[in-house]
Amino acid sequence: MGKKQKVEAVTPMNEDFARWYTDVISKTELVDYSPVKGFMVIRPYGYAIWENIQKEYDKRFKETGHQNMYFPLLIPESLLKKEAEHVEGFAPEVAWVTHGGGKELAERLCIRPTSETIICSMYSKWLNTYRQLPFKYNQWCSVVRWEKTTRPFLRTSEFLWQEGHTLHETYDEAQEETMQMLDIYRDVAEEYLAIPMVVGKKSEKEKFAGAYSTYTMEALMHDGQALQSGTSHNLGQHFTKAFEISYLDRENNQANPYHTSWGISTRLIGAIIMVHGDDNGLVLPPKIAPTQLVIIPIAQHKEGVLDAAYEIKNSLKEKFRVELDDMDGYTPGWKFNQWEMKGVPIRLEIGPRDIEEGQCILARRDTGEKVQVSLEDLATTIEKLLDEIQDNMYQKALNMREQKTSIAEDMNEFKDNLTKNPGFIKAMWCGSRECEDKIKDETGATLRCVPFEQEVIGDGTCVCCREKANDMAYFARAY
RNA sequence: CGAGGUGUAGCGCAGUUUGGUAGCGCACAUGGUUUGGGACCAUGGGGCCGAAGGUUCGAAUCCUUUCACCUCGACCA
Repeated sequence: MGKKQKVEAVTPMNEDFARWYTDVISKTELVDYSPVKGFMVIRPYGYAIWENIQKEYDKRFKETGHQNMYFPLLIPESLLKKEAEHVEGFAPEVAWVTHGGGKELAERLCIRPTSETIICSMYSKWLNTYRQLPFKYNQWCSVVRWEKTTRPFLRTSEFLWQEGHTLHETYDEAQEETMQMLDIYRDVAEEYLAIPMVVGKKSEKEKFAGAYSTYTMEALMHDGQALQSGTSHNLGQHFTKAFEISYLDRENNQANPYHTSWGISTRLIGAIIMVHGDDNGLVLPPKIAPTQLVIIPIAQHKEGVLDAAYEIKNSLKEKFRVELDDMDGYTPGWKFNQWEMKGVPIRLEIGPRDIEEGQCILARRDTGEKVQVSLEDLATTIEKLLDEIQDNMYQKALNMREQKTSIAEDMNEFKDNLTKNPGFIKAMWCGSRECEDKIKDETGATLRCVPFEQEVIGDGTCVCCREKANDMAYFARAY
């Protein structure tokens, strides 16, 4: 018995993408707005998606030797200030606790915008010898960054995420860790979330405050805007020096370890919505959909229908995440729309006619296609179909991205592409901050990353200044 | 933080100009008829009109202050 729900149409994407997005997230009950601006309530359906994402990433972290920990929410101001670039980067968006127990505090405490500082201060206590290295820890928590413009999942003042923090003996080891984690991010995003990612390195301008270098995976949304979906930082020794993390190395000298951090957040849910969704609502990849299959009985008051539906549910529930919608007083059509909006990959219809024929109807959410299938070997059929849907969704998303990715050899072409076919623009870049800024000023597009997979566009000169360029970069307007 | 907009039932709105004690649609509850792509009939419950002050015999409506949310810009996972 589910509870009754609102039935309303979703604003078509082409009409108003922003409104489509808010319609979808509220009508499918993923989130609701809270009394405090920029803070959202993640409702059970949304949280279930997060749990499925979490589960897979957490598994991969553990497989690669990381352990989970938990560090405190509050960080003393003095700690936050220890790494200069870091404070500067985060200061504008930090929330402060100034009172406790009715009294003003001697030192104000910041609500973590990220935990490098508190973690490093603890690491400095714990690390003594190279024998203890590497440190490979992770925490699942929420962080607070006071944002001016907020949108559920995409930019909220508090968000759920995961932050890994590791220490290593050498730069190379830290670099290897940084790349390994980025690779895990990309792998799960592509295989589970069915979202193709562009991976590469951030520019100096866009990198994390206090990082030596930042790597990112970037996805492209339906409206042609890019979404930074996960970052992995090689922090070098910036923090370990500032926090005086040192140990006796193999030569019996005091040394500072090399440091990495990496994170993905509930923003990934925003990516799923905006990459796969359509005018009927959500389309969820089978591997992370809270419900993979919903059974809708037709004419459920008729004898035998509900029994048959329950029998099917029981036979499938071990293998799949199955729901049976046996709510009274709603027509099948209403339920079809409702579950489509929620993005459930497969709908199974079972009615009196099917029961007579020993069959049922399967309808897939990604294509809308309906097929009659025999009740025998139903589990096998469904398993195959779910795989097919997962693959098809990735392929569709990849096609969408490719269709929205163009190249530009000069600024006119750049601007033209951005207007006519908003999306990723691949262009040569000389590496200078001036050109990066100029491109942003003139077009609104930011440098998303310098991808690992390089190619030469046109004559190999910078799209902006026409000097010789060594790098090809992806540009886009971004969330 | 700049510019604009909106706050009246869970949601969407009317009522505000011209003050007279709150209404519509959907949703919700009950009963009945329905059920293969958003069914229908009947009955019913639900609102100190964002908040605080003021004007007035009387305020959703007029005045002042304040808070929140949305959209667009500048800044950001």
